[in-house]
Amino acid sequence: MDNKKIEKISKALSDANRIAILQQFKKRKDCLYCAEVNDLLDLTQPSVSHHLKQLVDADLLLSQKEGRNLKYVLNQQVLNDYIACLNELKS
Amino acid sequence: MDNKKIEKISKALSDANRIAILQQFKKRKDCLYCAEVNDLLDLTQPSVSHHLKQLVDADLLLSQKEGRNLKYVLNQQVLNDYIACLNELKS
DNA sequence: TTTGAATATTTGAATGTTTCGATGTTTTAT
DNA sequence: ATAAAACATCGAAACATTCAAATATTCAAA
Repeated sequence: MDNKKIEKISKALSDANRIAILQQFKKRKDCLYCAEVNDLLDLTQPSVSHHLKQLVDADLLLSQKEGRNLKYVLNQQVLNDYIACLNELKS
Repeated sequence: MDNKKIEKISKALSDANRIAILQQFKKRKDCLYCAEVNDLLDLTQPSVSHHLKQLVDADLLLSQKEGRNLKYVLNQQVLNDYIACLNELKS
């Protein structure tokens, strides 16, 4: 994982709303529907859509269409890689 | 570690220059002098100072005066706590 | 105690991010 | 077909970040 990627993931993580989104995955068997995220945050639908996009663009979330719904899944692999890079910083 | 803190640390990490700074600590026995960082990055001195401040404000770096020099030390504890929070996201 | 080296702060311009309202697209149900 | 639901995109306002130039501070040495 190169520094550009680390920067991108860090940027995706640098917002309290997006952290809150990620934390929900633990509570909901690793998958979340877009509508659930809308209920979760006190933001308009376009704003939530924007935050989800940031997380998807950083590959922290994977999205999957299910009819007219959108299902998000946490990308554990990318999270693991990111954590590994941070661990590398330690001597 | 609360979400505001995670946000702040993530923000500190969301810049390629700052990631490059942190990576240098591994190569230089965990401490870096301000002047070394200036040599390292292709930025003016005030910009480097600004980036270092972001890292210190996020508690990722600890600073210590040594005469008129400033020594920065990686704060392993905060890095560990941050990594622990990220690990918590995984189910 | 003045000088100079090392670092910090301020300022302002350019750029990026967050948010919302309005509108568009896709899909399901009637 | 039409309407409604779910989500995305656009446009603009508000706010934050980045960077460099200028200036200030702090400290050691002369």
